[in-house]
Amino acid sequence: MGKTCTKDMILFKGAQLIHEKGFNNTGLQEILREAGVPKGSFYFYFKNKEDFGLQVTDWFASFILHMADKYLCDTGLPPLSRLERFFDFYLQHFENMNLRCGCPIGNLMQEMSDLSEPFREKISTIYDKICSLIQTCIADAQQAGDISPHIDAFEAAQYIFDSWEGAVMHMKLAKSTYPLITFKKILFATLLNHHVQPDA
Amino acid sequence: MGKTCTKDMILFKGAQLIHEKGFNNTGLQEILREAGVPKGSFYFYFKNKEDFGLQVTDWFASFILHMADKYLCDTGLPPLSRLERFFDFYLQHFENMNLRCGCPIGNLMQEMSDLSEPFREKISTIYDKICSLIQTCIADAQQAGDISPHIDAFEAAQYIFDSWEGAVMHMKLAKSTYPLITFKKILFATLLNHHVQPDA
DNA sequence: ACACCTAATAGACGACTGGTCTATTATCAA
DNA sequence: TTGATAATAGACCAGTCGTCTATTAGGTGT
Repeated sequence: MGKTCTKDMILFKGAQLIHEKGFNNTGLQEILREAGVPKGSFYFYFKNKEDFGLQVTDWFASFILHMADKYLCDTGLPPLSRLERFFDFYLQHFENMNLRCGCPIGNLMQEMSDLSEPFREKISTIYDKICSLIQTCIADAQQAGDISPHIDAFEAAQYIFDSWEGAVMHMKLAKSTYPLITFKKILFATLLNHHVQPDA
Repeated sequence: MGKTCTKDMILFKGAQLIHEKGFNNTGLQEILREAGVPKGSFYFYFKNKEDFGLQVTDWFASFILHMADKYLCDTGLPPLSRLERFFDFYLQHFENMNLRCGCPIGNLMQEMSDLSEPFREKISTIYDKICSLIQTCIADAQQAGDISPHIDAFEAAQYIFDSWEGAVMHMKLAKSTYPLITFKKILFATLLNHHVQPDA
């Protein structure tokens, strides 16, 4: 099958199942059965299940960071539009998945933060990278005079992404895009509204 | 040991372990060993593991709703102060737990929404109850003229609680109260600031 | 073409945990 | 003592991760 192909197949099917059922709730046996790869091969490519999970996490991160870069760094648009497009892309993405599964990074963060320090560190790094891209958007919007210069771009970015992840979680629960729509509506009417001057 | 006592012991230890490690990642064996109850007894008190999990969820809900009621419905304080005290109580509560585990309802919502419809429905009901208490606070604050009357109290309550849950999740990841502090700071400076007039 | 070495696969196996169920014992009231 | 039910004990098997040995495939050097 070829080295890269087999390993990628395990990672791909693993990512799919872990996204659907969670890391601890997904067995190696099931992943390998779905991937059509014998068990013996797994430990040729991965040290153990945690090592595998960390690589799946990287797999998720590369997708998300690719999309974040595509939308948030699209210099052809004004900064706040970039942010809106980013959220709209994920809104569409979640609808395509029938509002199931949610954000893989959010899921793993909730599940693994207290169970595995390597997981926590890796996810934390990914989280910071996304926040940092959002932060740049905020700062750019301030430069352009679209929003108040009194906002702390670093804090705002964290607040925005945390709130988004919370809304995504609620979306899974309510099986509705309503929480995402409401998030967007209120965020852009308050913190990201140029009339607002938050007193630090 | 007495019927109620044994059952409550299983629920108590089960809640503790599920809060720490998640529902699927916690075995009955471990719960029963910790509770000092033999394995055979479990199926006398519970139909199966899901039935047990749903009762543990009720156990969590009763705690949270009790606290929500205590703080959010404390008519001795102005509505926005009630909300702030509610968040401050949980901030302290999380610090007492060394920033581990987070919100049990948030955890279960993330883990179980797609895995079990009975779980999803129960958690959804609990979530709605909490939002409804927050909604009353918002409406009261509007009545008192503390915040803009243009805000939709129902939407705002969901936005606020979703964002809070997102911040709690980030707290677990970052092992810091920083996300909670930032959440409070920005929320009360924007949406819950009496100067703000969000355009619907 | 042949030997050789490593890359990769195959799958049995161990020790253990998972949830579930039936059979049995303890408890207590009539 | 009898009967009913509260409670326990432990068997059961499918599943868990991880290890290990045996085998095959692919490519290199001569």
